[in-house]
Amino acid sequence: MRRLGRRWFARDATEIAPSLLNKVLRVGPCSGRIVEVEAYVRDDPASHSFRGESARNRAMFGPPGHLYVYLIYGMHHCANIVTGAVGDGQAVLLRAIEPIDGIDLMRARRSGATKLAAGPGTLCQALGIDRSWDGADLCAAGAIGVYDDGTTPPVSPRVGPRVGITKGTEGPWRYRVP
DNA sequence: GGAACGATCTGC
DNA sequence: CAGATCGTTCCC
Repeated sequence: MRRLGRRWFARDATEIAPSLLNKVLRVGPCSGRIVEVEAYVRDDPASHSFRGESARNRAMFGPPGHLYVYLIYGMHHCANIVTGAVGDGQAVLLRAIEPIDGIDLMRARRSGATKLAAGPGTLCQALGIDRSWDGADLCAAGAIGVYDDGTTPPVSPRVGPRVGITKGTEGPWRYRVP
């Protein structure tokens, strides 16, 4: 399996998002196929990068191929992959994966829930991702990375509006495997 | 210094 | 459908 390199992520989030579908996300012993993502672009009122760089979102403005992890609603973490160029503030939110490896560990982390990684918060819980993973490099040799196992992205992904936000819901931002 | 709210999930 | 729960942001 080929690990996706820095250059692969150095494109606009709108282009990266559908291409990420069916790729394999690996975090330590756990892995899963990416089945739902959401793009956050430049000058995007719904994006954390919209009001400029801050201590929290610094990773978003760094080089592509790194993680941006934040805490939401005081209890859930969400993981994004930074895309584009340094300073863009673009990212793709990882919304759901289909577990492949480390399923027992994921189930334990999810306290026996049946849906292991069907939303952005549960995905992070299953994979053990929290703020300490913020800024992690997906392109360096290490525990975390995105791989191409030869499965192509769906020809006709389901495209939908964003959920959970009030601004910028219109547009082809959210993609998932049919 | 304080108030409001959020890229969510779960259980009732 | 409401509660959980806290970091970040913005406005005094």
